[in-house]
Amino acid sequence: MKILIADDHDLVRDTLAAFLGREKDFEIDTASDLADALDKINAKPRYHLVLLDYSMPGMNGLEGLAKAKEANEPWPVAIMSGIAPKAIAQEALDAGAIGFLPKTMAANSMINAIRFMSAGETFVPVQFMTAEEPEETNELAKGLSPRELEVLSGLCRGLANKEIARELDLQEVTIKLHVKTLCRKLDAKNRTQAAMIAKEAGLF
Amino acid sequence: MKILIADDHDLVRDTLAAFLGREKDFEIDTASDLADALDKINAKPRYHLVLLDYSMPGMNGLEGLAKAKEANEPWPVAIMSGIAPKAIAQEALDAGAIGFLPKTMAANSMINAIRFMSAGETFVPVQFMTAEEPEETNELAKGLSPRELEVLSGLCRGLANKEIARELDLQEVTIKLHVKTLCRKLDAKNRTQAAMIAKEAGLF
DNA sequence: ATGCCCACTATCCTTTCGTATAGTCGCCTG
DNA sequence: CAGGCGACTATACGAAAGGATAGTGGGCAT
Repeated sequence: MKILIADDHDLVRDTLAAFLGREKDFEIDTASDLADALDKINAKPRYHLVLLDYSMPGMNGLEGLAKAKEANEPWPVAIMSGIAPKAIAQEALDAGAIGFLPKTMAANSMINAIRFMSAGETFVPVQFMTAEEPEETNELAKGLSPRELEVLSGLCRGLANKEIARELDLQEVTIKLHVKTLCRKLDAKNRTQAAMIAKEAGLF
Repeated sequence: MKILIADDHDLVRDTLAAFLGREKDFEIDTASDLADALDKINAKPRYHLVLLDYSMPGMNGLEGLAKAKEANEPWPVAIMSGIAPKAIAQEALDAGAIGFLPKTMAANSMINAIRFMSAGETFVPVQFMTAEEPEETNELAKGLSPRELEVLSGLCRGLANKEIARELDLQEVTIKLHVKTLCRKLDAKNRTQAAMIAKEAGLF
């Protein structure tokens, strides 16, 4: 079974490759970034499974996943991550990943996970699916109406009131009002501060 | 030679242990957090080398290094890190680490590094010492003058031009000028977007 | 039905922002 | 020494932002 491991941490990649390489039927290739991975994938025989590190040069969030997935059709691509924010796991699956492997998982279960995934089964560690999301809405979002959140999103993109108004099909004055209440609720002095507070809280 | 590897990422720890274990004279123990590591160190025979992950439960920056160092006297302790900000390497050495291993280093050079360190030699990859400290100047900061950075800092705190002017003891018009050039250089449409771009880049 | 909150719209007015143009000073380099 | 460049100041003007006040209409609960 041909497997490609792409991770920019040489240490992790090499030792992981060495570890997996001890399985008789595993044939491991490695890449140090997305471009390298795509080159190897396109070099004719596709891999039965491609493992991509989430934070690796070229990945740019989950953009790289799409590219790798397309290149490796019809075989699957999975995402690995060391920092592993729970939300990313779901996003990765939504974006077409066959699985999500946190680096906190045991090395031996990784072998099983790889066999699962190369057989077309989706794999995500239970703790990533069960432990729900205590913070659906980022604390800050509590107390903000849906409209206000939409406006806040505009603020965070540096849009002018007029632009937000067009986007939401409202009058500019209405946006001003929402901006004002947002500043009050977020304890911000102006739109810029409101945007920074939202960003700080991880919103948007 | 007895070596302890402490890392909370099971996957990394196990594969690394397996990899190093292939060296005939290496005897590897592992721990999943600092408390676990200290327990193992205190279980009588000290290790010839202890490898601690920088971001691991209990470490709390470099505090954990001091504890492990004390426990493992007179043998050395080294720090590993995946995120590896350059400044940390120096700090780790200053705090008494025998070496600093970024996870981006090749697995084979790790073996040599371990032999070095267990022999009492300090080890840090050249790229971490050479490029001395041209700051962490965050890419983005390149091309920005010191003044512009000061103004950008004000923007990121949501200050008005007038407030920034007071803070820097300049005229408001001057701030406006800097804001304009900042917007040009950062490819932002306005102050809010400039602030968000700076924040996104991890500045401030 | 009466209030109340929310989302929205409307005017009016002041402050701040953003842009343009022009000029001074000091430093560095060809 | 001339020219370029970075940092700063000055004046002026239109475009946004921000604040105050007032009003409409839809849901929701006592």
